[in-house]
Formats: sequence, structure tokens, C-alpha cells
Amino acid sequence: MPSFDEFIIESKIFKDRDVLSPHYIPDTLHFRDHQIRELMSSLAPALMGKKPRNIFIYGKTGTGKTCSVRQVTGKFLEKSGDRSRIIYINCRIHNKPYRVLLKVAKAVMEGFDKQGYGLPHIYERLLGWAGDGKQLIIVLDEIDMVKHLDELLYMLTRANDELEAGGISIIGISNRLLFKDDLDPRSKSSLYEREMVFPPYTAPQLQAILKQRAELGFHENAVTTGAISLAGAVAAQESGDARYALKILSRAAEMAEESKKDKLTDVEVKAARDLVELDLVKETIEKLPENHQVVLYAIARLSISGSKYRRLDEVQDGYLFSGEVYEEYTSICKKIKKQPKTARSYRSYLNDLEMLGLLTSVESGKGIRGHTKLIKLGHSPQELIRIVSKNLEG
DNA sequence: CTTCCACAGGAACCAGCGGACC
DNA sequence: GGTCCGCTGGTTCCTGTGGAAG
Repeated sequence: MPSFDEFIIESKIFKDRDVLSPHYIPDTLHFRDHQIRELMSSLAPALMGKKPRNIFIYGKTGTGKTCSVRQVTGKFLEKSGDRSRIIYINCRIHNKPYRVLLKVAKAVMEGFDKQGYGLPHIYERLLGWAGDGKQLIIVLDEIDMVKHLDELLYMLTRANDELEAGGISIIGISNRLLFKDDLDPRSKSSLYEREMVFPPYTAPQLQAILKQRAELGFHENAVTTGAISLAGAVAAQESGDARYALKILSRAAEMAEESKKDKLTDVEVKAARDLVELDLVKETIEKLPENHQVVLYAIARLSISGSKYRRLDEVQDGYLFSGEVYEEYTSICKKIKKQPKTARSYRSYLNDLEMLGLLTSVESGKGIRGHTKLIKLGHSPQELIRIVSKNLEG
């Protein structure tokens, strides 16, 4: 009889895995002193009973936006009594004005956890709460995900005007700079009272961050300096994304562990780089609704067999017509005995997939078939087919 | 120059759902 | 248990576009 002891092995590399996870918030955040100070000075008025300005924060993923805000709000809560509150809302989940407001109301008012109230009712209750001189700061993370954002901003700014004492201010966080163009000018100017930018990390900065985490998360001498600098350099080149850098490092560590090594070197980092790429794709695909996956599958199959319209090769290799992809989609649906959705729905799936970076598309032009979209996959079709078909069966 | 093709994407609408309230 | 309310995930209808064909 084997003993479990032989499977429960002390890791030779990891000391604390959590430190490497993207949710971990370190005590000291490197290279963001400036932004943190600015945030604190912006919020300070709230502690003195005045309304702070609205702030808009922009930066790509993994540039420490959320981390910095979390840290500052944490400090803020220690200081503030019940006269001011900060509420953190992830707009990916609460992506409508109603939901945001409901979430705020729930957070602020005891026993306000019933759904089914109309928007005006919630609004009034909120006004009533802030009315006696309280400061409310709402952090909207991934603010670009909110639909009808204009409505929400308008409502909140109007609330401010109606309040004689107290106030409501907003910190908006986004990784899309362009999204402000879709806003109407009034909400734009109210949201952008103050603007902050989080630039991507440079290679040396990423290396320092990785070093800090490595000291906490790995055993002593388990990682070579070469490995850390390589991981930092790779991530800096790709995007300056700290999350990505950490992912490479921890994946490399897992690989070293699997091959029973006690040291993590640049060999593992190199190998991990490609895997991480694929991991990320896999994650996004797994979260996709069925129809999206079928569309993706259709595109992948056609990418292998190539477009029916040979003339396309003259223009650019590997692109497919929107129309033929839809045909493929419907025929796959029939094969798996599913009712295919309308072409209109299909077009919105396409847009969703493009937003997630799973495919790229360009408007036709240059002399092919009038007005259509040309579609191309962002990744190897064989891998996508593997992932999707495994997913749809299970 | 007009008409046609093959779409793009907005707007309005609808079915079905689930929780809160009476 | 009906109904009010809003959400989700579609559909239907529609107007817009830009190169190609006539």
C-alpha cells in the first residue's frame, strides 16, 4: 500500500503561491508612488467633509490601477468615520445603471437588499442618505463596461446638484482610452474633472516587481536572476503588463517543479512564455457562451480549409468572408442539432469575439464584393478547434 | 450615373425568468 | 399565487455603405 506521504511533497520552489496570483495586493506597490499620492490628495477633501473631484484613471491591464486604488481606499476607510464612504464596484458584473445604483444602495444602507424597487426609488433613498452631509465615493472599475453610462453619470451629477450638504463623486477606471469618445459631452466633462494615467511598466520596473514577489513567493535561491530578467523583458516587450509577467514566472515555476528541478532558470521561462499565451486564450474561450464558441469553431474550420473565394489570396492571406462563415456556422449548428441563430445575432457574436481579441476583422474595400467584413483568427485554428470541441462536449 | 449586392449595426420589441410584494 | 419590475438573450425591421455591374 503506497502512502500519501510520497505524493505530498514539500515544494522545492514555491514558498507561498498566493503571492504570485494576480489578486494579491502587496504592501508596497513599486513605481506608483506618484499616482498613489495624487489619489490620496484627491480624496482627502472627503475626510474634511467636502466633495472630492471626480477622477478618471486610464491604463492598460496590469499597470496597477486597481491595485493602487484598492490600497488607497483601504487607507481611506481606516481614517473615515461614517461621514464618508467608498464603494468599490466592478462594472463587468454590475454593468447597468440600475445594477450599479442598487449595489451602491446595498453597500451604504443597512437592510437595503431587496430587488424589485424601481430606479427612481433607489435614487431617492440614496439622496436621502447623502442628504445629511455625507460624502460618497464610488469607484467604478472597468467603467467602459457599463451600458448607458451617460444615464448613470447624468443621474449622479444631478444628484450632486440637488444635495445641499454632502456629495457624491466618482472614480472611473478603464483600460480603454477610446471609450470616452462615445460619451456625450456633458458626462465626459463631469467624469474628467481629473485625469490620471498609469503607463505600462518598463522592463527594469517589471524586473523589480518580479524580484519583490519572488522573494516572498519562492524559496531562497530557487530562481535565478537570469530567469527574472528574462520574464520581465518578455512581458515588457509584449505589453508592460505586470499580471502577464507574474503569470509567466509562476507557470515557469510549475514547469520546473514538474520536471523535479529545484531551480527555476531562463530555460523554463522561455518555455512558459508560449504556454501562458495559450492559457489565456483557453480561459477566455471557456467562459464563452455556446453560440460564440460555435462561431469560433466555424471560423477555425474554414481557416484550415481556406476561403472558397480564391481571389481573396490576392488581397491578403487567411481572411474569410463574413457570409461564408455564417454559412459554415449554420451547417455546424444543424449537425449538432441546434437551431442556428439569425444573421443579426451572428454579427454581434463576431463583434464580441473581436473585442476579446480572439479574431481580427477589417472592412472590405479594395475591390472585393462590396461591403462586408473580412475575418481572421488571432490564434492557431488547430489549437482553437481542440479547445472548443473539448469544451462543447463536456 | 443609377441600381444592386452583401452585408453592418442601431432601434424597437418580445418571451421567459426570477425575486419582492401584497 | 398573481403581478410588478427589470434582466437576458434573442428576433424583426430598418437605414447606411461602398465597390461592382449595368
